[in-house]
Amino acid sequence: MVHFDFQISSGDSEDVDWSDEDEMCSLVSPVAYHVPVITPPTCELSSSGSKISDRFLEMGYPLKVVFRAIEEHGENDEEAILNAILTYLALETLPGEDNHVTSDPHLSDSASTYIEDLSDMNSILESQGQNKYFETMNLLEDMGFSYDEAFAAINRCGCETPIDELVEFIDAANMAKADDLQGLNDIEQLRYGKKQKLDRDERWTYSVKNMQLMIGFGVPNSGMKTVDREIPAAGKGPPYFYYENVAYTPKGVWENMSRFLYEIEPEFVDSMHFSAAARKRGYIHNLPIDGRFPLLPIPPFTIQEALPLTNKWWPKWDQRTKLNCILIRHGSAEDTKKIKEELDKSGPDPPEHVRKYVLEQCRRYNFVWVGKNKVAPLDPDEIEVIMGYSKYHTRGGGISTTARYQCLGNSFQVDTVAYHLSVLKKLFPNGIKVLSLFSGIGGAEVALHKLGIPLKFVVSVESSETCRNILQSWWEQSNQKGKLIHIFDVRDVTLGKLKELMDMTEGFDLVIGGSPCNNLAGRNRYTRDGLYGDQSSLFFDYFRILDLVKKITVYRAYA
DNA sequence: GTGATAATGACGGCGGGG
DNA sequence: CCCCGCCGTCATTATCAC
Repeated sequence: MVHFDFQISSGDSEDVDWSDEDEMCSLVSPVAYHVPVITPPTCELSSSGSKISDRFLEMGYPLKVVFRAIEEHGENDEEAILNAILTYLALETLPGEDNHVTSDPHLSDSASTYIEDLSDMNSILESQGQNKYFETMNLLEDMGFSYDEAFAAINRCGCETPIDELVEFIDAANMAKADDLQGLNDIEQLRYGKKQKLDRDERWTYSVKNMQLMIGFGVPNSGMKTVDREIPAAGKGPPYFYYENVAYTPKGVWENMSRFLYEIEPEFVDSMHFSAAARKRGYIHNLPIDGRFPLLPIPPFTIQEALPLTNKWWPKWDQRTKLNCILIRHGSAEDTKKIKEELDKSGPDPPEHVRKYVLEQCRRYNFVWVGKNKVAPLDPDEIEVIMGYSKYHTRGGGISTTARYQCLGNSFQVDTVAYHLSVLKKLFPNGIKVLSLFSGIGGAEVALHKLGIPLKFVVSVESSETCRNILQSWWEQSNQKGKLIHIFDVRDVTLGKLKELMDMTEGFDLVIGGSPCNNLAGRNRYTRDGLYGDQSSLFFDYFRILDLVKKITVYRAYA
């Protein structure tokens, strides 16, 4: 979204000289218009705007192979990149994984669909003669202004406004912004103020600290002064977006995701600050952070408060007050049996080695005490409440117990997400239109609903029938006034489909979702392949769809 | 009895933090 | 250095639907 790259698409445009970007950028002509690109957005901090990925994508190479090759070899050595791509394709694998790339129709389709989408966008813009807006955008960007500065100026003043006046407007806005930044302390300057002057490592210094504390840009009662941050221009809404995934990934994954999601700094938050269970997650979003408030009532913060019946049987030497992360599987009956046998054998005061064994098992499987020397895994009902859903949210309607554990373990902690989304309440008092990707059991929807934000429109993309049924029945039971639309597959969410949907909804206010963590999660012993793994590479569909929504939003504003 | 689905047992390693 | 914790996957067995 950062760059609307300049490209002439009339008949004789095939021989455009791509090697000289600066020359190209100056070639603003009345017939020119811009083509959106899929490259990771580059902001002021990046050394160069990468368009090389587009070239390889246009040649038809699969999306994840292209990105992987560029990641391995940098953006400058074109020959090395091409060799790498050809090598990966010949081997049919990427380094560090053994899945077949060329036999994976999804990503290939995704890339080619995207390219088709771009051509489609070209013809839309061309046929409807919306060139004036892009001309002006071009001109302002060529003058060195960011996309967002140009967007704001044109939005406010209109695209027929003389350039001089637009420039004046931008300068005035920037002066006001600079004034606002006075008086911040060092850490806040690092986070919000002078960020754009710092290099990448320095920028991520705060995230490292963020990762350690796991309180993100603040949690309730943390005593942190909340000041609104400065989001890189390309990342700003509309629409707002909110992306989630596991905090602890193989190295470099969050940096990579942040690079795609407009260089926005992730916030890492442990849901232990919102509930009785730990849940370390990272969130990349462009929401304001000033004025957040928690859902009420505040849920129980300890195991003992959340599950009071366990108190009677809880031994003093088990000092846990917080549960570990809720996972998709529960501990086995066999393990709880062994624990009981060991404790029965050792009497009322078990020796150190027995305590250690029992505690280790309890921590590993999140067991709680339900009788004399008896531990048990959490029930699905209990998990529902701890995760912030109402009891029985996932129960019944043909859903097996195993499936309940599975989809609950994959879901948002509602109180945590609601805290981040709470700033939307005053922005959308009359309701919100949501594109919900990888919706699962509807954590985002439940959070917004609990915040009292009316759901005017929800387009939910979710591949699991079980999860779609759960969301649908919640929708029907929770007195919704709006409309819920289900889509099964992110691959079906093309430019054409999005245009159709956004004509119906008159745009989306929020694009929200967490893409699959299978290949990132620490629990995975077999296929922790990273962001390019079979499931986790669906991240690129999140980015693709978000980026298309941003482009269509701009287009609609000037259509 | 048979195929489908559900439940269960067995299975290391990486990265962060002290 | 050691410690802890992690939105999991695969193979097998048990149970279910017919």
